[in-house]
Amino acid sequence: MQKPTLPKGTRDFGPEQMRNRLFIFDTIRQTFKRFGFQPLETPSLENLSTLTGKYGDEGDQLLFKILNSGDFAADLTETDLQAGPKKMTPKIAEKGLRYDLTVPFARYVVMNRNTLTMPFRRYQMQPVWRADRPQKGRYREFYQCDADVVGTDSLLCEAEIILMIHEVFRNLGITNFTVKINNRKILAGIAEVIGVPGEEATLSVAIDKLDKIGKEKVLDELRARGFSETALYNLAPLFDFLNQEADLVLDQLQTWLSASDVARRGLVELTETLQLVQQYGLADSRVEIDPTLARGLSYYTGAIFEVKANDVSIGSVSGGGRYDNLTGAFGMPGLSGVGISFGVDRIYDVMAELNLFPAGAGQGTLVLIAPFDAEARRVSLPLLNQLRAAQVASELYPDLVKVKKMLDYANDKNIPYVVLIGSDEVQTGQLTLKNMNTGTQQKLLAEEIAALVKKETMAQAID
RNA sequence: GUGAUUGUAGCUCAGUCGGUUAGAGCGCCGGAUUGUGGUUCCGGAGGUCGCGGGUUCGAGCCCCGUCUUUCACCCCA
Repeated sequence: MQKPTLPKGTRDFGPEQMRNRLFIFDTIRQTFKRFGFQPLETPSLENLSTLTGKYGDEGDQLLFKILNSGDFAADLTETDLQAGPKKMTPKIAEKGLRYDLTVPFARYVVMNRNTLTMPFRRYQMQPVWRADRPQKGRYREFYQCDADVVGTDSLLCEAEIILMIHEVFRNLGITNFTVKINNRKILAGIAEVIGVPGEEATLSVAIDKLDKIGKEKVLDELRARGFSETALYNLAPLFDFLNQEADLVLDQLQTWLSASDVARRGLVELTETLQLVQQYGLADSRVEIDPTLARGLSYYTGAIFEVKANDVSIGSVSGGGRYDNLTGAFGMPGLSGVGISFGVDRIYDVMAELNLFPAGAGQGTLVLIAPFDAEARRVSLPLLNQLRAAQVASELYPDLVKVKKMLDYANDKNIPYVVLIGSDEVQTGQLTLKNMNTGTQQKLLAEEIAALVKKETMAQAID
């Protein structure tokens, strides 16, 4: 008999963890609903053809593939074996686990294009899988919470994303965060202006690492990727924008990139988005324009977002952007969408590190009924019914054991109230309600217990 | 995929130079206490030293392989 283990990069979530995770899920869902998004779920499995080619070569490698059922190798020939994994994989694996929620969403939109009311707003909270090596804040199975709008170019959607981010993190109790925003068109413009038009993807991967490896290493990398010294010289203004006021950054970008049409369009979008946010009336905005923000996913075409929690060294906790042609890959061009994704697992890590989980999050059982003998149990069952009918989470200790054992159980489970029922209580009908925090006890009729417990816990919640 | 790192009781960790029967704290179970928890005291159970091979008279300790943990790179939530 071997000891059971978990696959690399996966985790169990016990009751305590789940309480906190559900707090995060509930908070995000609340905001999504308040902003008018509708729920959607898609299968964990997708056809591999749906997934491949959407995330770049790196992404394809990180896809979990599912071996075909039955004799998957039956049709393989010697030449297939020698052709290498890239050619062979499609022949033995037709399905894979979803890598994110955006591509399945695009697939769904295309398949249901005739019935969806556009613009379509959906939210989706499900696990995704990536076959990379686990490390801090990185798992092979993790949850994303996405909200996307497709079927409109309106920058109001970008503005709403910024608003949702603020609402979610504040409701979670994470107050020190930064919403970084940039626009792919600005990056394209930079590439134009420094003399490497069309190379913004290469440029992006390098400058995205700026805060991690520093200016010199970024320039080294670009050099290694074939950028000329002139181009690097022209790039110099980029490094002067850090941590400046939004208006100032916009002004400077306008001057620097005035020669580029596409950059001008990006700047107009960015300016308008921020105006909308302001008109809505967002208090104490945490938005920061970061012209070095790039983000890897190749399908972004307009705005890009990233959220960082500031007192912790965990990667971004949320990210998103606009994609103009995601559904094009599925034969439906010209549909624009924009979305945001919250990483629950990283948010959990941040909140755990900063001790931000509210103590009362997901209180379990409120009342434990502890009968001393079989007779007492007969009194217990109707009481249990009454408590539950009054919405008081309660349980009855199932075995007849020592009182000590039942009280220990209540302690371990943090149950704040225990109803003790012995022969005295059965005779008089006056049951003993024990408050486990204070240790005090009082005699009450069964009918009075639910009301009192509710009253006391309400008062506590207000404190 | 590349480079490091970790693994001993349920948990956190000791374990000397390779040498007798592998230890501690916490937790768990029982008792002191047959109607009252968190404290205290007493007792007890619990080990394939990740797994497989090798070196040796002898391996938790050395060597090889493998899995796992953590971290960095690539990339990303």
